[in-house]
Amino acid sequence: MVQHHTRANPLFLREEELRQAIELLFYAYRDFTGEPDAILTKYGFGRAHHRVIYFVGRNPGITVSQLLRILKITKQSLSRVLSQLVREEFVAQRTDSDDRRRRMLYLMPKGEELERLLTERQSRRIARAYREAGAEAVEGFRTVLRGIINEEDRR
Amino acid sequence: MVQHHTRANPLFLREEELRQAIELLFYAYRDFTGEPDAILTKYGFGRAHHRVIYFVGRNPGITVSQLLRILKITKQSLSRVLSQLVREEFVAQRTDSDDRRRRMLYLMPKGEELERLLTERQSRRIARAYREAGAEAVEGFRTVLRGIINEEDRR
DNA sequence: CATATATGTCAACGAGACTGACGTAAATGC
DNA sequence: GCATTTACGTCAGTCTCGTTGACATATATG
Repeated sequence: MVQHHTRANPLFLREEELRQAIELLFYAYRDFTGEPDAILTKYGFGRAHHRVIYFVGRNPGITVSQLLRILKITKQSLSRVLSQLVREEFVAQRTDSDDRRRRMLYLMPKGEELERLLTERQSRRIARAYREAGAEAVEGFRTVLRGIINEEDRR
Repeated sequence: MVQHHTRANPLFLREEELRQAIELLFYAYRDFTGEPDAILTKYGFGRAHHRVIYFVGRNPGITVSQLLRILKITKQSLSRVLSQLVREEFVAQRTDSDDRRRRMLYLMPKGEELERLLTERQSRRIARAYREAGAEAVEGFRTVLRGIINEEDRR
């Protein structure tokens, strides 16, 4: 590997920099999910329920297979969580009239309320970080995060 | 979702912006952990093992309680994973001579090798994203991520 | 009409989180 | 010196949420 810089030990610096990124991601995600997790426990739900509620709220009418592609979990894993949310009236299913095999998903009032509660907490955390960091940093944050995502999912 | 004009409703823009951040974090973390997870499976390990190996490698001589504070899991959860790693000679324990209650943790050769393998993958992903985004964006990325972490852990 | 697609379900399994209780060894404070 | 605290480990039980593989049904499509 060709090294362009000629400082004392650029490889060390580079590795250190990358390790810091790894750790920042770990800590940030840990705390980012910590708050919602605590709320979900009171409802008898877990993080998987949160993800479903979030993405259904964000994409009303999303189908099961679209949701699977986002979450990258198996049909069976989703099924357990989703049918519980439907049974407890957080999520509604409606057959797509264009393709009657498809079930379109929507939040019901209880689901909307919980979604709001959870997203509020996470938004507050992000908003605080954005405010403190400034607009330019926010742009950098978004650019790097997008670069970390697999190319096929960056749309 | 239809995008309404935002001049009349700046709050909508703000919410949209924050939701994008929430989703970026979700996708980035999903893909960031996806690769290592696949490797770990071949060893019969999971993400929990990865975290232990990573932080022990990063902090040689770290004690069990320090590790618990980083991971924010219970002693029992760690115990299962850690004792497996010790049994299979990925991690070594040594009693601290200053305080003989403490067990200091170190990677053994097998652990170092696995750590290198996993960190390499994640580093490569980060490095690519950093390279594409540029130095300024990297600074913003780090600043915002630090802001997302609970204050007491930002050190 | 044959095949492919979208969804759901059953059964079994494993990882990894949790609580609560208990035990031991060692350090520390009064 | 003794009581308390700290560090660590473990037992037993529970729960979420991921996995695979097989199978069923309805619907769309070539």
